[in-house]
Amino acid sequence: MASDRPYSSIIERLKNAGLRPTRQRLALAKLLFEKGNRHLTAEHLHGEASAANVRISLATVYNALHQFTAAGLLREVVVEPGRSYFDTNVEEHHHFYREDTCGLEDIPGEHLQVGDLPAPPAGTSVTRVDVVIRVKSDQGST
Amino acid sequence: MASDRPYSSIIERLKNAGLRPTRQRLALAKLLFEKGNRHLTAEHLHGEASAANVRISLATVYNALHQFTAAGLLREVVVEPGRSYFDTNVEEHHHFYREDTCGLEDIPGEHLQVGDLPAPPAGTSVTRVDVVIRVKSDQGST
DNA sequence: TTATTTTCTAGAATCGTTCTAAGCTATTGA
DNA sequence: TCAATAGCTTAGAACGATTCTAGAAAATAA
Repeated sequence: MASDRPYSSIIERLKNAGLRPTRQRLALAKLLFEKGNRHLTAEHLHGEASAANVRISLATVYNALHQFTAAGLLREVVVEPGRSYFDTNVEEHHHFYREDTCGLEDIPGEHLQVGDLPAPPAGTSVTRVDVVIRVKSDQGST
Repeated sequence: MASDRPYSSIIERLKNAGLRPTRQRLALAKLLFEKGNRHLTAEHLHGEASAANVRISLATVYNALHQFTAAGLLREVVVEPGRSYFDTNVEEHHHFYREDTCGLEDIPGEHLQVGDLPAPPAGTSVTRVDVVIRVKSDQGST
């Protein structure tokens, strides 16, 4: 059985981020954070909400995703023009991107080290280093 | 004075790529490849063409950019949702991306090595590894 | 409760990009 | 040279993802 306060930690996370724990944000947070690491687009999450009988407008999904991202609860990943993915894993890590299926996967953090980082342009400092390993299915796939 | 055959090498490049050297494609290739390494969006290139008194439709700019990319003359770089950059440098290299000005810069190839590449998901093989170092201007900038 | 502020919503608007159908243009081969 | 033909360009419509708008609803504060 689940705890009798299944939302309490999510409510805390939202409050700490300065966001009111509204019905919509709770529902989205639940979908996002209670299933392990996920990589979702806004449309996709909106679809999941509908499937879970949570009526919510697409605009609200976009708002929530950006607010969660600003609060550090999500991370936005850009791998394709015209579509944003939101990653529930905010630890330092990188991605595989399957060009044929448009699927994103985390690369475990221990792997992949980026060395010999050059100095950033004068007057700037690094905010993040993104590595995307693009892959495609092998030819003779069944 | 310029050579008396200023287009000949560009014409060859287009022909080798199976593209007719039309007026529009020549003009775009000239803008793209005769100014060192560049990172341009379609809109930006269209603007440059207009500024150079080359009348060309935006659709043609998009077509040409994609054809050049398919031919290996350009490389597409995705760093921001909703906008594609095309890079005239097709050698293996990576990028700085200035989040505040939306500017893209090459990182010289000798720098930055990615080590300990994990094996790609079963049934797939790597097509490319993209590294983007995101930077922002320092606070007290004048 | 009531007042205040924030949030949500549907739908319109916007953005970059792609599509369409028609008219041009480069190339080919008589 | 001259059509014939295949490929290219075009303006404008269409598109998909995202953002905006203005008013209604809900959360918090007093």
